[in-house]
This record gives sequence, C-alpha cells and structure tokens, in this order.
Amino acid sequence: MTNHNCKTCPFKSSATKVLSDDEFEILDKNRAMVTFKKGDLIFKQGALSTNVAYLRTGIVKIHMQGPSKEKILRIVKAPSYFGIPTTFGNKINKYSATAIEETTVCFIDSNLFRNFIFKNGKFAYEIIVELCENELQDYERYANQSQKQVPGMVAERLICMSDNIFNSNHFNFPLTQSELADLVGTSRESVSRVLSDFSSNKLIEFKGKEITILNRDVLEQISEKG
DNA sequence: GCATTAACCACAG
DNA sequence: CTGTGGTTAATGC
Repeated sequence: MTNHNCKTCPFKSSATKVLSDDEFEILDKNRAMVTFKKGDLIFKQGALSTNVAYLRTGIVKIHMQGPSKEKILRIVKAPSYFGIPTTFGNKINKYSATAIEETTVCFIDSNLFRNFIFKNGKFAYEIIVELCENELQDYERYANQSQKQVPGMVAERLICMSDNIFNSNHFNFPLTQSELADLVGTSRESVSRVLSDFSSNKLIEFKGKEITILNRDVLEQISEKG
C-alpha cells in the first residue's frame, strides 16, 4: 500500500487507462490511498470537498439526509468514481459516502483532476461516459420508485444486487433491512414483511444476512409488474 | 361500503 | 436489528 503505483494498479478506471506516462507520474504524486472499514464514513454531507474519490476496492453507499429521513441514493461497487458530482457540482458535499464493507479509496486532488480533463480529451470523454451511465440509471430508478409498489422495488433491488454487485444468486446482504428501506424509499417494517413474504413463497431464502435467490423468474415478474 | 396497500406505533425477541 | 400485530389513511373497485 505504501509504494503503490497508479500505472500498474489493477483497479484503474477506464479514464485513467488513457493517461500518458507523464500524467501517471503526476497522478502518483497527488493521490492518497486510504483504507476504510465497514461502517466508516468516507466523506460527509455538508463538509468541504477538495478531492475526487475513487473506489478502488470494496462497496460503498451514497446517502443523503433528507427533510425527515436518510435516503440511500446508490450502492457503488469498485472500481468506480463516486464523488465527482459532489466535488465539481458544489464546493460543499451534497451527500455522504460510507463504506459498506472493507474498502480502499483513492483521493485525487480536484485541481489535478480538472487539469486532466482540460488536457486529455480521451480522459474527459471516459469520465463523461461514466457520469452519463450513472445519470441514466438514476432516471430509471426515479421512474420505478414512483410507480412500483414495495414488493416490486424490493424484488428489483435484490435482482440488481445479485446481478451487478455479487454476480451470484447467493450473497451476504450488505445492508440492514432499515437501510434497504432507505434505499427503496419505504419503511423498515414493509421491507421486513416483503422479505418474509418472499421467503414463505420460496422466492428467496434468508438466514441472517445470507440471501439466496430461489425463484428468479417470479422475482423478476414481481419486479416488472411493480 | 369493502378490500388493498403501506405507513406509523409499540413491544418483544 | 428484526418480526409482528394493531391502527389509520388513501385509493380503487
């Protein structure tokens, strides 16, 4: 971890892959890699933002304090940037990031990052692509969330986690039920009921945090029907 | 009216 | 942190 090298880092972003050797050298001097444990706050809503955060390994949740409750905006899996909007969109962080499991994060000075965008068009393009993909995903979630019922949204999240984060039908669920509720925008009780319901209908099985998807087809139907 | 859905509250493991 | 029951409000036949 001490003498790490960006050029040979196996967790480079697709944007970073197009940097020149000179740029890599500059990057190496202007970034800091930090390890976070499960539950650690990585950056905080309301605090000043001076670095771009890049998730090198691990999983984090992006969350925001709403008028009355906490809202989980997204779950981000490495490798991915996760603090670009909050660094360039506003001086003050508009949301917080918390590690959901052991995580390594690279902080890159935002002035340096801005320079790369100015000087290296390919780099800038890759960043735009990533931001656009995120935005599209968010739009989809807004539409779903306002029109689906609770079982539909929970089913959607389970499938999404299984497909995009764990690539398996069996995984250790990284959130509490209360957090899952904050993610899909309902109450903790509703999540609990839906989960027991799915379980008694043999769509999933869960003991503790271990979740297994037993009947993916029906779960997808529920997700689509809402 | 009656059923469904889901939030809020409360209390118990 | 989770599971459940009671209550209540909104919405849709």
